[in-house]
Amino acid sequence: MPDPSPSLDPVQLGAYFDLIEVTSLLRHAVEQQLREAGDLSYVQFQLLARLGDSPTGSHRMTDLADGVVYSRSGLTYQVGLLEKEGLVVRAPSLDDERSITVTVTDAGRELLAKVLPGHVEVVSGLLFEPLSRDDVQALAGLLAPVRDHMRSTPPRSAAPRRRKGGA
Amino acid sequence: MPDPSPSLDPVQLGAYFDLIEVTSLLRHAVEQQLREAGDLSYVQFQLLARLGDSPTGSHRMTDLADGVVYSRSGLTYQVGLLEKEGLVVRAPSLDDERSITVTVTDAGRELLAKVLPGHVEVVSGLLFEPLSRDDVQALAGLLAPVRDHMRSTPPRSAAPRRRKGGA
DNA sequence: CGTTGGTGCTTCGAATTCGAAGCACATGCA
DNA sequence: TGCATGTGCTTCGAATTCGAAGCACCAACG
Repeated sequence: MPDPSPSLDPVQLGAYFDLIEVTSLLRHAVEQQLREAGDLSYVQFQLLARLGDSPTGSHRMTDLADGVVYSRSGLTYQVGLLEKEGLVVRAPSLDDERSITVTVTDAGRELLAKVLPGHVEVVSGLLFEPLSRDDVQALAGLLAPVRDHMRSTPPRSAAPRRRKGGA
Repeated sequence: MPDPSPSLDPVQLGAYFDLIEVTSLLRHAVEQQLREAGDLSYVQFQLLARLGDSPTGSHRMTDLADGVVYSRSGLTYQVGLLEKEGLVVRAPSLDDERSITVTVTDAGRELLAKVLPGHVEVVSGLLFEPLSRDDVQALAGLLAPVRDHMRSTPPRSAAPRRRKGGA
């Protein structure tokens, strides 16, 4: 325990609060746009976007859940909705009989294409409006390492397998 | 329509995605810590923190909802829970008979003090670990204008009062 | 003063969310 | 091969969330 830091700098605090506030506001705005434009929730949009981005147009359930930081059961529910709308298809994976492969349909791609322009417009207008090109570059440069760090850091209770004297 | 921007730069896209991803992961981790440390949800923690920060220890319901970007009805529910736990108190406002003033109790402050160290630790370890002092400064400098811009921008459907020839 | 429109909060119903438990398949080892 | 453990997904119940509708109070105007 090298760093007992009892509190955060005012600067750190500000950055942290602004981070939370900015994403909350952005998410709220985007959510509204997506609802109006294509009757999609933000999660659903993220799922379609990820699938659309994939070379094969598909992903495993678990990878999707991990990717969008969502619970497994929640993902089952959301994919169920998307499938009912004909936007994705579920099929058992070839190599692993347990896992399910989700794939975007043409309808899914169409809807994605339909809502994307508005989505981009909202993000541009809210997030990028007050930032110069260099600012955006700097922001990206700051966030990427943080993202990598978070992804590589185990969730604090990684292996509490409750051995007798377990840490 | 000065800017038909059909898409976002790769750099913009990266910044946007990382922003969403980073806050999702951070929120998730923090939520878990708060649940363990004091059986609080993130919203509840935010509410207590805001009240604790206020010189008077109180805020109006509407201001709280606005502050944490939450629905009014959701706030009613959450404040109800907090009140049931004795962490806050509700009282009618003096000047405006309609509005309710929410105030932290001593128990609320205690609980806040109890969970804060762990909270700070999680945020430090996940968000600030890979950032230098200058990085944090830069991040804060980038996010503050964005926050101000978002707060000052009307929600896209500000006054669609549906006049005859409305926009 | 009475009426009209606006603001602040709560109640209500419907949709979403999560974790725990359950089931099916996969993998490692005797 | 046969068993123990782990992984992937779904079902289930409980808690949370939101928007619409409702109620009470305030402010502006005749």
